Amino acid sequence: MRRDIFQAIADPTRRAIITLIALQAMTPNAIAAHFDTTRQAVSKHLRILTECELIKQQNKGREIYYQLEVDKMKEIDMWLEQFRKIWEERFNKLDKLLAKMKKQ
Amino acid sequence: MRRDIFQAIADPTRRAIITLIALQAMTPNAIAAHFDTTRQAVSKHLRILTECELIKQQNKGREIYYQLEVDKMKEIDMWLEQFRKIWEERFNKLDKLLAKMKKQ
DNA sequence: AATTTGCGCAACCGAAAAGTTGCATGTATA
DNA sequence: TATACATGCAACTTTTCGGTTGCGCAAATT
Repeated sequence: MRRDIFQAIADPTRRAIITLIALQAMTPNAIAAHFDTTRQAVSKHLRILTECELIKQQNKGREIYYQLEVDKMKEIDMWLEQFRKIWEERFNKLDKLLAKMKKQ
Repeated sequence: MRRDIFQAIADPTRRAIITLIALQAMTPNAIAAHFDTTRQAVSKHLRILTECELIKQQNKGREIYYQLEVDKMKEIDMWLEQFRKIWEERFNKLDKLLAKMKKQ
């Protein structure tokens, strides 16, 4: 199975899960309560997110708490870096142009 | 068809296309030359990228130049914002802890 | 005018993904 | 110990995706 972060965040439900557990770890049941799908469907999403290490589990008795691995999100940020350079460059050009226009 | 930016960048070929045309606009044929797939396959990717406004076309005779809409990439950046807050917060905590340890 | 070239579009196909149903397992609780 | 609960896992189904093939059209080239 080809699984990378980009494929993981492609699904809207998975993005919602990520946002949901970003602030505090939650159990599958608690997470599933926030969605219209079944617990198993959510469980499957959790497995995919775990596979690409975007989240990790912490067992507590018979409950399993899933929490976000925030650092992994940086990989997306790193990919964006190349484009950030471009749009910042454009902004600077515009900035200079505006300054020039002001001078005249 | 459910098409959003996250779904668009999920495919590795599409990500490669985005990077490829980031610096300069290119025609479908030129883009396809960089990959192992057929022109039509690339054309399909271009259509998807166009649909969610990540790229735009510019006709020049019978050639069509595709160029990146860098600004659209900011939407991904905006989504990441919420997590950036979290990881910066953590960094600050670690930073303070290290400063405290240094003091002692 | 005939041919080549660049391109999009539609139909089809196999593989993968997302969801559902039905279990099995281990842990609390009565 | 028997029962209820939390969860994972596997099989199956439907939908979606990525790719190929084949076509048509308009712009260049001869």
